[in-house]
Amino acid sequence: MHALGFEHHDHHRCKREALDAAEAHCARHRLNLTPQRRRVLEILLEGHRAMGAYEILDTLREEGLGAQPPVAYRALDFLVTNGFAHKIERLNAFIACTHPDATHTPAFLICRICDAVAETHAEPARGMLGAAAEAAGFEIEQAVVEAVGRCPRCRDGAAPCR
Amino acid sequence: MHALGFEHHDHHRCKREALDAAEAHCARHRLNLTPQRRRVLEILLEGHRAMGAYEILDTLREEGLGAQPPVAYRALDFLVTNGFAHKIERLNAFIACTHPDATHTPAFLICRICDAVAETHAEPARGMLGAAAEAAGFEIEQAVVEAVGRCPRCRDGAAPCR
DNA sequence: TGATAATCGTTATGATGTAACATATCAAGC
DNA sequence: GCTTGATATGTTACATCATAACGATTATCA
Repeated sequence: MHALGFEHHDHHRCKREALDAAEAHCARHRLNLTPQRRRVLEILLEGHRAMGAYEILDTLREEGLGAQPPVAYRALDFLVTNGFAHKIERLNAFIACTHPDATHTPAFLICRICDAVAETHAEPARGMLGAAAEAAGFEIEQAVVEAVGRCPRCRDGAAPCR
Repeated sequence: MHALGFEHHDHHRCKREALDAAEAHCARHRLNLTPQRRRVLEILLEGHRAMGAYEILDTLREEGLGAQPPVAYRALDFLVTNGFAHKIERLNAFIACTHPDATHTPAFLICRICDAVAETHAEPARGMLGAAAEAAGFEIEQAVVEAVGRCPRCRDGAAPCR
């Protein structure tokens, strides 16, 4: 598991790879990656951080791709449903998936100071939570795991990343 | 770890115990459990489920204890800060803590059908998430763990609990 | 070509949450 | 007592997040 996300890296390349992966996945699964949906994914990849739906909508509006909230929410719903993006519940915001290939239970590290978000991987359904769920007769279908704390930059006392 | 929360039990008793625990904790720590704050905790305990801030506010309003949103949000903030209640991010709702004694990282099992919520315990900071955070240089201060799925009743095909 | 489903455009509204400021309460020290 | 500072409350107004509903358009395919 790499792709932890706080370190600097080649944004252009990771955007390109994620888009390619999304296109391939959609082609394989007969999903319709419309210009609108594709553009929202690009916006998320370019932002490379958690973005609110209205922030995304602002960009769409500037580009004439839609002006009303449902436009953004529909595209985001498509992306989230198909694993190209995730919703960060804690921030009411969305972020592009950094490893859309794998079927995965994403987990997020959220900096409370600069709101930077890194995606990683967890298996909460194993371990204590899985045991507790089983004991309770609860069937886990999906899990939200979001850790809040301080990212490396903010721990160093450096100015927040953004 | 008991208190899984889907099974039926004596609401009156668990409400009483939680209130006693909250009062004792406040006395020990010089915290001011005002009538408003106490009443909001009671409402959560009586509801025994995740409740929205505005739903709680409705009750406060009926009782003449406050009519504006900040009244509910302030009381909830006090309860959450001091561990007497938790926010369920996934539902934008609040629930009374079922074991306020321990310093704990709560985890929740949320039924997607009937919205019943059970609180349990997890240590996500250990295991994969902790390892990933350490590798990234991220300091976890707090974690949100919310599993979505089907509770025992809804799995059985019974009518949803509520 | 016509039926059907998927997508998009738009209006309107609902749901959740907070900034800001005035007022009230209370305990500690003079 | 009185002042002072911290805490708590009351209220207005607004900010932010999200979706229902409905009509128009486009794609698919029998």
